Amino acid sequence: MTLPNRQPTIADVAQKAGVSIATVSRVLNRTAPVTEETTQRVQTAIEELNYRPRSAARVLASRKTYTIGLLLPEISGPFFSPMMRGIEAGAAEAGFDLLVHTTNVPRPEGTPHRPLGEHNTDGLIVFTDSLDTKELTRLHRIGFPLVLLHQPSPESLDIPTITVENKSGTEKLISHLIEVHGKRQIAFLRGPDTHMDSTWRERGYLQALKTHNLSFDPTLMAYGGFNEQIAFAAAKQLMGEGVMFDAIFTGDDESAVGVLSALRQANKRVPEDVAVVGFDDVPFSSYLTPPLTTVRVPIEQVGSEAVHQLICLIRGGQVDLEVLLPTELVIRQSCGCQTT
Amino acid sequence: MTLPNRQPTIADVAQKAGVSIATVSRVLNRTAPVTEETTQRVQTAIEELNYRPRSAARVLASRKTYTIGLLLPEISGPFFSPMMRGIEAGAAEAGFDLLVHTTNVPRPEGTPHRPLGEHNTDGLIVFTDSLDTKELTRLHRIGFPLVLLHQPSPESLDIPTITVENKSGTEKLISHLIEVHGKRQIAFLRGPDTHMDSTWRERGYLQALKTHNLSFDPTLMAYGGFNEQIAFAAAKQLMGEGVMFDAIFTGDDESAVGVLSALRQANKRVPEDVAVVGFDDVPFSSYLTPPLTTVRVPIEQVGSEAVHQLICLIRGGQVDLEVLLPTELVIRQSCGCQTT
DNA sequence: CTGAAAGCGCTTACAG
DNA sequence: CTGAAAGCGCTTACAG
Repeated sequence: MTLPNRQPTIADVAQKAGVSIATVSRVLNRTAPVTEETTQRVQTAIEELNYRPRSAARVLASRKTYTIGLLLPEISGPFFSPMMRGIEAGAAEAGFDLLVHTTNVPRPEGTPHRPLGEHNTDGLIVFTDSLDTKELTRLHRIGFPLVLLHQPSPESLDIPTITVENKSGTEKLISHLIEVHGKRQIAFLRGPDTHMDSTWRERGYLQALKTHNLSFDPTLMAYGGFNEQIAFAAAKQLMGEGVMFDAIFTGDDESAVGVLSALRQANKRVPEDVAVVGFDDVPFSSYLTPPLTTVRVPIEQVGSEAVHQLICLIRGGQVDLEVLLPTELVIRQSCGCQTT
Repeated sequence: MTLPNRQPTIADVAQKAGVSIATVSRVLNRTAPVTEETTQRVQTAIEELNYRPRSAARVLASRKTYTIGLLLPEISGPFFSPMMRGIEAGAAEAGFDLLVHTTNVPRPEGTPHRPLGEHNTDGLIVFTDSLDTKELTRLHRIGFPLVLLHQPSPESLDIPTITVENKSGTEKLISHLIEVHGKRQIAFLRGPDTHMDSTWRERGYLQALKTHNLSFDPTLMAYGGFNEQIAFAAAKQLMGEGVMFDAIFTGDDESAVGVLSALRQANKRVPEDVAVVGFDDVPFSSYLTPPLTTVRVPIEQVGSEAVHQLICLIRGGQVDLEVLLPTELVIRQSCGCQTT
């Protein structure tokens, strides 16, 4: 940016205060003791000149960016806001800036774009499917701080991961259907195969059946893709094929919306004919008709936990390789319970 | 970050390729013609060394950050994701990084935190209430590119603003209630006074009444705060006071959720007894019972438009001082229409 | 088309 | 407690 009147630099401040630039730097960063009086003079000069240290110069000289990067496949879904809030708050609290980058967006050729990495951040939070194994490996090799979200670490890399208790959460959910509502034919809509949340929910589903001595019926399982439209189609197809089910676990809350529509179109009553349960407890779940019974995922906490771990890593500390945040059964009415 | 083996610099690349660092810089930035053969050698060296230019050095030398900043009061609400998506996409497309900063978050004293500004970005997108007039004025004075979102420019500063057609959108909405459904007593829940969206919606409401020769009844207007809880309480109070209304414009969609609950508790049928309409068309609006008639705000487009304007400003161009994005009436069932 | 060199604005040993 | 000076890793006139 070319400004009419050049912005003040540390030299301007030093001159005005009658000290060396080293001293100005010291009062700026509290990095060495400085006389009360000198400090005063410097601070006055800073205010009068409206001086702000250039980040770039600081970063170049100190070799620390005080910036953490967030890499996502895309910004969407009800998950995004709370996760981002947790991350932003955690970063700010520790005095770090936050650089956000979406990977599934087309970049024009030739734009001087440098994705997030060791050249502009001190560490990275990487969401599922937003960075390939090769780059992940390279960064990890050079000792660059990395935290994964809802994604297992690639083989033998030992990158810390934050996830939630998908399996036990699902077990509680399915058990509730079986024990409280006497359901026996519980359909399940899987999510994407690459998605570890989906894998663990499937295991929880199978485990719950087993615990209650119910045999697993493969025809009750279909692909819902954690997606409203796909889940809608899956539910229709299940019914079209004459598969009988008295309950359905839709995989996540977004899919529940699609399933609810499909059921309504087929004139099935929820929960009388079919109980419907989801996972995540996103904001709109309590507004659905009927309000959705689901499992609450502490999304915001996943974000703040990721930041804490990352900053710990940046400061040279050790962290747990896997953090599992607790989930909680949220009973509303779509399972058949009478709550108000 | 202290790395075991130092990261390669431009000098390493130059040496390996047998050229000067100036030449490496040129092939990196396509800033001057370089022989095909030399380019090849340099690129090979870059790949072999896995070289990435340090942003800080680049920024310091070029005096451009290629980063835009987004300043928000807080990350929340159904508005956030789409707006952010628009901004991220727009920034990425133009080769800019995005630095996000939330202002309503407590920062510990003494943390070396430097909010977004001329020292670390090329320009700023400022959302309502996230930067005080003093700083806004200072930045504008030094010629720093700024774009405001849903917020009017402070007196005599002429900072460009992006908003949506709140007034005409509201007029269409209220007119629909009057003309199609014969409503005559239309209550209105105002939003926060500082919020320009609220002000314009109020004007639209008044205008629509006037156009249809309906006199304005002040008892039909209350404060809903663009907030579910407040709107819930406001609707209850209106009914408690015996105010009669056959329709209610809740100010925004979040408030509609609260109003719908209040109406349900009072055993009023929607839309038979009271028609309910909102504004924004956030994702959950179509899932409400009944599905909400509202006005669609192109939230993502607001974000991308803001980026376009800002980048135009950064490049030294001129932009419109006020951009009004079009809104669109979305008819569902809460107004009394029969749609499926 | 290419190179030598100054300069961007800070931090940080090193002295004192 | 304070200063002089080197250095961080690039870009960009200026020459040729």
